[in-house]
Amino acid sequence: MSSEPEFNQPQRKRLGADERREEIIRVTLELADKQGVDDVTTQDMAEAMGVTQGAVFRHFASKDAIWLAVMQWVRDRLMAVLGHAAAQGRDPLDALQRMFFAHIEFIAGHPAIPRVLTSRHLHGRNAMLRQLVTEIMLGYEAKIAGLLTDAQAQGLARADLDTHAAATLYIGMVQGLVLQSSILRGRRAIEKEAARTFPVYLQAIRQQPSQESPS
Amino acid sequence: MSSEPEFNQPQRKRLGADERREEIIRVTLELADKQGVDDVTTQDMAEAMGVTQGAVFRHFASKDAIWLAVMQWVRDRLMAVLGHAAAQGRDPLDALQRMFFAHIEFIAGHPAIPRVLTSRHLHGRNAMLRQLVTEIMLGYEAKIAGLLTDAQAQGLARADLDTHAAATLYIGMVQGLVLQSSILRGRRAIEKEAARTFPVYLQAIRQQPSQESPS
DNA sequence: ACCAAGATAGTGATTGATTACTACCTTAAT
DNA sequence: ATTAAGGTAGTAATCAATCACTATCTTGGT
Repeated sequence: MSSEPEFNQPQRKRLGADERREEIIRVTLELADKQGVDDVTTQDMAEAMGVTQGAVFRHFASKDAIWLAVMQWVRDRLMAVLGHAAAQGRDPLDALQRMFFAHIEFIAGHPAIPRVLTSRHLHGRNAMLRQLVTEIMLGYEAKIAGLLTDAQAQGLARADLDTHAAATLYIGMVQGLVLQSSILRGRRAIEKEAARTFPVYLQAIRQQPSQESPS
Repeated sequence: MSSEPEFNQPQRKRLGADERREEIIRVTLELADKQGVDDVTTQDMAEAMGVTQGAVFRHFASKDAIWLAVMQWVRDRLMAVLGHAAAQGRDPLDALQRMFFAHIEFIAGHPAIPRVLTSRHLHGRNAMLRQLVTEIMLGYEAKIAGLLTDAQAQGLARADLDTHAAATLYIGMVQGLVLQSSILRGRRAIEKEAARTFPVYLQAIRQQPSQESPS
């Protein structure tokens, strides 16, 4: 998409502090996808924005502060996307499906996110980062398990389903798809793989149409 | 487990070249688990073995060569473990289950492996590393898909199962469990989570006992 | 059996490159 | 004119890699 640093706003420099902060977060995620989370230097960020490295530190006190801001941005955006998708569901399983594809689409647009969240280099050092990641993970799993429990109550999911384990499998499904698209770069389109994989997952969840067919 | 470098062989230094190479691979994986793949320095390796940093480069031409050796070690060991587990299976689904738990156990003993294989910092630069990882992934997926196809032929798995998608879900399941045990360090035992999650996966695979009961 | 000669493994110091971060100066926009 | 955003030019630390040298082991000729 771009071999040269940035030509989006050729002349325009001197952004407001808020806009510059947002752009730093944006290019950080972009670079993290291109070259790996731990190889993003403040110099890289500056070049990608067309400013000098020193300018970065006018807006963030430290590099860790940048990563913290990135994670907070991810948390806020992800939760908003998932919440919006789930709200449109007609029933718990429909909501689950919408969340899944919304999540895949979101990550397809920001492929570095899983790596940022799982980078030991980040949450291995800074306690605040670690807590933020844990919060996101547990919150997400609870949301899935909750939907599954609702589905059980409505007779849509197996009564004997281990909802916690099923939530683990759900998150693994997302993670596995991300992994594939990351390692087999471009060779497979994550959205198509996702569309094939979700029905398999549903088989594990859904109440089977048994002898008695209702309605 | 150890606050001081190493006391296994207190006086013994001067290992043979082969032994030293193996030890470098060993401590590299250990350190990658402790501090993250990209934060393992050659100095760290040397300290963990009780030698000086320069000694490391007598046995490997570069740091990339060390990671290549680590990945080859992982490939060889993993394939051996999986092959052995699968060979004991009485039928394809039994083999699948044995492979799953063997994989989980292997990774529980070497928690850094998934991170090594998925580190962009590694396979983003070196073409040989990237190819090795791709080879491992595709080979693994083909193995799973093959077992599932066999299971279909024997009437153990759904006839309409998308075996490729099911293999993706399988790998995701492993990945998700690793992710959880990595982020929620110690808070959950990966083996117990695995034992709960696999049955859910099986539900998606297994031929359902329909109206007609065979035998 | 001996031991000199070569081979091998490890040391310690250093290199150049890269890193996050800082102090001070300049300029554009209101 | 003020001031916030960006530029310039550093610093100290860390990194992989190199190199001259030393310690230890192995071996072949006598």
